[in-house]
Amino acid sequence: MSTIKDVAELAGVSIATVSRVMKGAQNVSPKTLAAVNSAIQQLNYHPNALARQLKHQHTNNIIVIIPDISNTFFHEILLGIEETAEKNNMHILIADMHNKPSIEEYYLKALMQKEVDGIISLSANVAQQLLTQAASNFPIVIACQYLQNIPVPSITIDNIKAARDICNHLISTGKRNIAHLTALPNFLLYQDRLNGYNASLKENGLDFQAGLIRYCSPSVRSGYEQTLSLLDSGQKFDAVFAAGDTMAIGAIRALKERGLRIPEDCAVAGFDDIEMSALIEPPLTTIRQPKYRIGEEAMGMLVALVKGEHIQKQNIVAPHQLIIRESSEKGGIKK
Amino acid sequence: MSTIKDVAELAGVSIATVSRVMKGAQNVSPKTLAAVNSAIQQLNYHPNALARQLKHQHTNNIIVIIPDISNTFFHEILLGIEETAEKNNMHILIADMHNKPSIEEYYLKALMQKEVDGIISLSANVAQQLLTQAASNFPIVIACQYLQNIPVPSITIDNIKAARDICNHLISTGKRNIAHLTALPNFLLYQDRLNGYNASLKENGLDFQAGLIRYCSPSVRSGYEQTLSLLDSGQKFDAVFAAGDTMAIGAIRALKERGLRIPEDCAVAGFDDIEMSALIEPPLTTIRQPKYRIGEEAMGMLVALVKGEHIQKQNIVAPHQLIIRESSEKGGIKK
DNA sequence: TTTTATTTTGTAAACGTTTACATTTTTCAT
DNA sequence: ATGAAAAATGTAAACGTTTACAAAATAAAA
Repeated sequence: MSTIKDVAELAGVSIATVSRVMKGAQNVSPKTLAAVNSAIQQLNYHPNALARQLKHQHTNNIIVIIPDISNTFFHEILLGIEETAEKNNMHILIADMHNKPSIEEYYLKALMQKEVDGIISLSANVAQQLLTQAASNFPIVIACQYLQNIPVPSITIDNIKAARDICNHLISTGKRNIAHLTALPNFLLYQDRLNGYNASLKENGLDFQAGLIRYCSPSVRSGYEQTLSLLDSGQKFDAVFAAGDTMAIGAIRALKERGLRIPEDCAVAGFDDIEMSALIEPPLTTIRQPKYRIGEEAMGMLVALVKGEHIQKQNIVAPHQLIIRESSEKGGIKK
Repeated sequence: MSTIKDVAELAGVSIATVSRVMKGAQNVSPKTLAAVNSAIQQLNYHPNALARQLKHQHTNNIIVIIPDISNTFFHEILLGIEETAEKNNMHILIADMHNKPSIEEYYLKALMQKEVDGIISLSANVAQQLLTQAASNFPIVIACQYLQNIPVPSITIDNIKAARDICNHLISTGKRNIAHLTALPNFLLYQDRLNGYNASLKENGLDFQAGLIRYCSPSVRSGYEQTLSLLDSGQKFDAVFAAGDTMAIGAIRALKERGLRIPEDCAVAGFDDIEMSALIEPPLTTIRQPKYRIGEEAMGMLVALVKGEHIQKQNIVAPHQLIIRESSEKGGIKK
């Protein structure tokens, strides 16, 4: 590997001059410029980014931590993040944590060690203390998730309201016994959705039935398995509200396999509006989150943080939308 | 931000001593150790990774470039890569190129600037010259893709053979007019699959019909649109072989929408065996690539390269498997 | 107690850049 | 030609670590 020193030597100039031509050369005479450029060519010189970053004290890289890369819900958020990053001359790197908290910790540490300029976490599953500490000194923003009583900038939808909306819809179609597939109880977001579900039941004078709540990991497979187990349990239910589209897709599969008609025998509703939800049979009723915009705003906040600006709204809540499709209502609005 | 100097000062020792305790302290007396640790605590000190990496001349980070994060095909490969990386104490960061070559170039440059120790590219769509140059000096391995006549270590399946296998299967079920959905002709991989398709036709005495070839972008939507357009073109076909499962899923959707029975009226076959392929209706006949293993081996080669070892097999070809499901054969083996 | 071996600590150079400042060279008005 | 102003170049410190080597402190042996 050749360094700036080698180039300087070969070109017969000082390293300062080489550095100048590397950065875009304002005050360098044509002939030295030529000499330096030729040396760069000959030596196939590439400046060492680490040294440069060490000097500059920033990297222009940010990390986005996603809980699980195979959940397509995150892809469109990522898009919003990336395009905003690009506009601000930052580059994003994705860290897939496979739902393992230790990985999030690792990257949080990377941030504190200045390996990157900032982090957007789509997860926030990590030890609260570490996160709080990190966030008080370094640029971090959380999207989709949020943390109670912890001053970390975030953007989410109103999960309670959204869950209430979708349950109210199910009930409005005549359903009375709504099963609920939820996930990881340590995530506030799933708790909120459960709370919204409860609120809706109460609002409509229906009883909460503990036997209708099932805990899944947020995947098609797990939704499938839990629905089957629900079916086998003998519990009566005429609708399934899954706290994520992947689980809902699993539920649909299980119900169809058992010969139930959707939505007549059992309606299904999901949450997130992932791409596949409009494509499966029947198309899935769900809550659409403004994914792109969430990404945009999250990155917007992060950029401000990185620049050291003070950010105004600490916790943004973005609007959601109820998308009614045929899994809950024949002839539902297809969108 | 406190530095090692601050810690040394507060603890009343030299920076060398602090450095020693940071790295795991063999020869440091109990009382200085305590003093240093206390100073670290008080100052909330985190060593600067950039400085450390600059000194060590490596980062332990590697980048995996994926063409498109929303293609689930890559997720399992990633898993193989990650677990192998972890075993070797390396960390992977994912760069999603959204099929934009400029992004790949950016990260290639990052490698050449020593920002990371190596790159695994699942794409290789970049200017060949840049890649060749980079690969001759830096650790790079390509997976799933490969480049003609260019000495970059790679691992792929035999795409020609696999495409031939699947077409032969389609023909063996009695199909005679097989449409082919392919993608991005500048990718050798799609060319190979097309070649395999051709080989199979020839082998079976069938004529090549240019009108049955459609170029898509590798997505559900595009597969759907091109199949519709094929249907509208009036061309006769009784099977669709898509060069990727996402496109095949789009094809299934289009065919069903038009009321065609699968596989009786038109069989469908894909390529890759993504998770969704077993779950859709009807389940999709496809080629299974040993995804996890591809990831493992790719990372294995990269580790060797990073360590400066010489690697033996430059271009590995991994075995594939024909998975027959109901989209091509009623009662097809479900796997 | 002295000498020697061992353990702990410190000094300073190095990693590869950038940049303020000083110096030299060039340009141009006089 | 001379001097001043402008432009080009060089010197050296800094960014925050690690580590070979030297020095000092401690422990062990005589």
